[in-house]
Amino acid sequence: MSNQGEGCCEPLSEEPLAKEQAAEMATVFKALGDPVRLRLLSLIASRPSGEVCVCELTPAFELSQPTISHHLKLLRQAGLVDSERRGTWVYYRVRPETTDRMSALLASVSRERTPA
Amino acid sequence: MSNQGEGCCEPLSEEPLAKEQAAEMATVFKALGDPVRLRLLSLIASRPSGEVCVCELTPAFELSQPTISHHLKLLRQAGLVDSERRGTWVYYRVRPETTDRMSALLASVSRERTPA
DNA sequence: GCCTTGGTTCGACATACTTCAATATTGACT
DNA sequence: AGTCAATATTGAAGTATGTCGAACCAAGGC
Repeated sequence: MSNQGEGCCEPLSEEPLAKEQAAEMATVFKALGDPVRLRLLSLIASRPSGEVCVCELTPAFELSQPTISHHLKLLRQAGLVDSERRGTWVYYRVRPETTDRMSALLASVSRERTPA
Repeated sequence: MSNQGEGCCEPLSEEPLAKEQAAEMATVFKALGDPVRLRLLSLIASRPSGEVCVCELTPAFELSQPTISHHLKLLRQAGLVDSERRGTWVYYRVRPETTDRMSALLASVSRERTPA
């Protein structure tokens, strides 16, 4: 288990995805695997400014503030978003590298089965 | 839960992803959010024939057969794979429509943040 | 009909996840 | 310093998830 990080161009289908890589990817997908977090990501991504204040995110759900904060933390730990504090407020933005990587992985699975 | 197949072109970023749609997508991502299932999907996708017998999948992991069966069931329920019995054996194959849809969703998130 | 082999389903248990109320932290403003 | 507003962290409760062994179906070969 040492040289599987190269797989940027043949991420999945070439060779069947090493154990380590799978674990790493699975963490990101797990972060996406919750309706609240998906909607949070969606809300953040849909802003033309590219960033959203937590104070706008929290009232968009019928959940407590700590719960939203927790979900944002998971999204951050998965590398899907980034946060920055400006004054009293904290702003979140999407990290396209990560969503891109996941998108490419899934695309490679599809491509393998849709050659025609 | 009847007409959600339309969202092929503005899946996420346009409007912030309705609650129902989010729940549905989250189910699929949740299925992808486990290392074993990701590797199973990868193994299935990587076969040139397009399908793999369970009897080949099971020994690829250090897990019991019921466990693999359970993971395959989740992948099936998420719409990521399909199964077919031929004689004694059961064969699994990828459903590219689903992986495509998920890939497009993530791509739309990236695109929104990588306009340049 | 009766085994044997390949897979799925069931029941149980340990771990992890979602959520909340309560508390802590951070920064701004007096 | 003292207070207030915005987030984050902690601790706890209920639920879901991953895993296994045992029991159960399906198809072939005797």
